[in-house]
Amino acid sequence: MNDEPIGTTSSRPAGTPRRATITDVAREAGTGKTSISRYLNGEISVLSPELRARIEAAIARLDYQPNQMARGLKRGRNRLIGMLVADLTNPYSVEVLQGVEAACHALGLMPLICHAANEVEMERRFLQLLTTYRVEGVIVNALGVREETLRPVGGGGIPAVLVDRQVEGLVADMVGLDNGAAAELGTHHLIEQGFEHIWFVVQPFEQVSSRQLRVQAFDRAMHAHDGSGGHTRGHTLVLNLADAADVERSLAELDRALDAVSGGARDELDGSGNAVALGTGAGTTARVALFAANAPVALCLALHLKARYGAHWQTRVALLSIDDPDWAELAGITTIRQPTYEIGYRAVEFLHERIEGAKTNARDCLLTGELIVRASTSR
Amino acid sequence: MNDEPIGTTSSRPAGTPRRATITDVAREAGTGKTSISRYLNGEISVLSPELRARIEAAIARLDYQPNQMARGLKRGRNRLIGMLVADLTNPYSVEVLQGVEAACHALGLMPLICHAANEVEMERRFLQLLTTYRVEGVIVNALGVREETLRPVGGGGIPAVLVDRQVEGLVADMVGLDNGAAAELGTHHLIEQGFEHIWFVVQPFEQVSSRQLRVQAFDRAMHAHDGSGGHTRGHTLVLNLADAADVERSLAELDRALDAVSGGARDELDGSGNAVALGTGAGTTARVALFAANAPVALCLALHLKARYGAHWQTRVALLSIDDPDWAELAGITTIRQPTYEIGYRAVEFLHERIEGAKTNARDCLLTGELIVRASTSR
DNA sequence: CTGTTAGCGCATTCAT
DNA sequence: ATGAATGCGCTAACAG
Repeated sequence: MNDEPIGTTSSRPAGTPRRATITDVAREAGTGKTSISRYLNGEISVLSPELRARIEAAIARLDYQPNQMARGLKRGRNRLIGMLVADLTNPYSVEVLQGVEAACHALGLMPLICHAANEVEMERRFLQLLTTYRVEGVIVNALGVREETLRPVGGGGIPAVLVDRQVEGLVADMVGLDNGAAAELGTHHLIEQGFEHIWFVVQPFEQVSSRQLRVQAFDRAMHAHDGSGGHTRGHTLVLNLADAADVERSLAELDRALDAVSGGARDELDGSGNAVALGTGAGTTARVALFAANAPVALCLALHLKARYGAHWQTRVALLSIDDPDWAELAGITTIRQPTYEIGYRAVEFLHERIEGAKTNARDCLLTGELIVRASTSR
Repeated sequence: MNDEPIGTTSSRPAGTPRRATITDVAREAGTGKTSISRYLNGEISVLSPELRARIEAAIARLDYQPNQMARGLKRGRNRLIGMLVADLTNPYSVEVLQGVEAACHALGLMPLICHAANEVEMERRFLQLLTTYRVEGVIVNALGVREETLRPVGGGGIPAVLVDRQVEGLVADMVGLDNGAAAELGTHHLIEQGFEHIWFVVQPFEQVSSRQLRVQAFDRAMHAHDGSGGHTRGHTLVLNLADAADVERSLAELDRALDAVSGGARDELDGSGNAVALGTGAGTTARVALFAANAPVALCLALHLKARYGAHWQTRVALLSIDDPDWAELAGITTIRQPTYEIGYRAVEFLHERIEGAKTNARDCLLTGELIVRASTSR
């Protein structure tokens, strides 16, 4: 296996006109490097106004910018943290990122954003790389992998905080959605709306703790409902978005199931053109609902349903999704919005505490989602 | 103004168990640092198999990872490049990013991703920061600002390549969509489809070259059409997405205009439920089309139209957009897809050439968009 | 083949 | 109040 780190270099770049160094500034200002360093670090009260002026002038004249690499090397810390994102294509990630950036800005940290693009190998490389750049900590939205590849972080390694998912065998702070509550919230909503069948659709969840928790909560909620004599039936479908063939198979299975339980066609529309009318056929609630475990799944389902039932697919089946992507409002599907910004923000705060030496036990921060009811599931 | 760079640090982090250095490895292997360095840099053929084995053992035992900061400091280059993104919320950016990442991976570069979040001040800070980290080059998807804030890059500074937009007064390579051809392509499509009115809707374009080019091409195409006796009328609407009040005002204006030209209501639907039926009322083509200059505009328009006309808004007005976000297929709107991945990839290639010392004149790389016709604009 | 030496740019004792 | 010296971790001559 070629483990050559990404950052391996050779000689120096061509043509770039070397930047001014602290030595240049010292010479230009007719003083020693120490004073320049003091000035840079804000110890200005210790400098005579006269010297200070000369330094400022020299810096301006040379357009001097201190070299962070060198500073970091000397001080032993560089204020860099790694932000490892599993999939930037998922709006969830971008939203979390915004919280991360805001918090970093507030705390004087600089996040190195790494995008694993759903590739385990990439994840491994980036972790490696972040380590070699001596980041002070990492925020990891891990792929669903075993602790092994996370070896360098957490525990004995550099501080880490997990986002959205736990990693088996890795003790570290985690912040994410309260998945149990969220799945339950959605399930209850669908039950209350009188759906007769609910399909919980989720990507393979063996590896991903958040997905596991969502399925489990759904099952639990359905069982409780069963126990109390409810008449709504729950089902689970696994959709492996990474495998087109498998997706096709699963969707075909879903189609058959839908055909089996679906009463007559529901193509009639009221003429009002009103959005509220979308999820309903002539005033009656659609009888089957799909509960997508996250936005990518929801999109896949919506696209399939549209292809199968045409533009009016929403009259045949309702759709509810955890995550609230921007197209949800347009499509009129019900969602459970995650407090993404706060998730990112808190993650950085946790990490910062660890970096500063906090020795408390690993903490979990579970934030609650918000149900946003739209036409798809409401009468 | 507080110009304190983000990366300013103070003392060293707490509790972190210092990592092994090259010196440690040398001692552990009972040899000098040079041999370790040689080993790290792949000059293995020069080492006796015996020494080499000892080194490998020592490295493994200490879990040694070379410090990139130090390497960079010594060599004068660190293989870091900056990727400054104006708005990660825009799917376009994420897609370009994927091309950038792939190219970086292929060329042994490490992109530092910086997200300006549409804030000019952020852009300035990040540029500053990237400079202090001595990145070897930057790829800039600039906000629509004057060259001033880009001062440190391009020309005399570090190599830069622009993505999507040109920056006034800044000579640098650029790669992006062939905006003229794209806007023309869309316009001709709409004309051919027999729309009587076309509104080109765009964000404020004075500052952003790509938007400018799109409007101009639209105008040009409409004028040509006028000249040849066509009967389609073109209009332009500016939508300032950054200002909610202004958006509301502009949309109200659009509403009035639509009411004025729109014939009777078009709420009837054929019963087929087929997607193709969406953009058409009883076999006739809708008479007015909106041409969104990019995806954010398209989304804003779609949401507004849905709110105003209800779920069946597409029967009243057609929508075409430059950019092809994932919801476009679901909504059934026609789009012009940009070769985003390639844009990112080429940008890195250009930058790499510059870093390696290419002295050619600034180049423009214009890639062509692909029209994807969907129900919204087709009969 | 291998080790010694001298910095890269900067922050930090420690003198003055 | 200021400067000289030392070394962060590493690479690149330059000797052996």
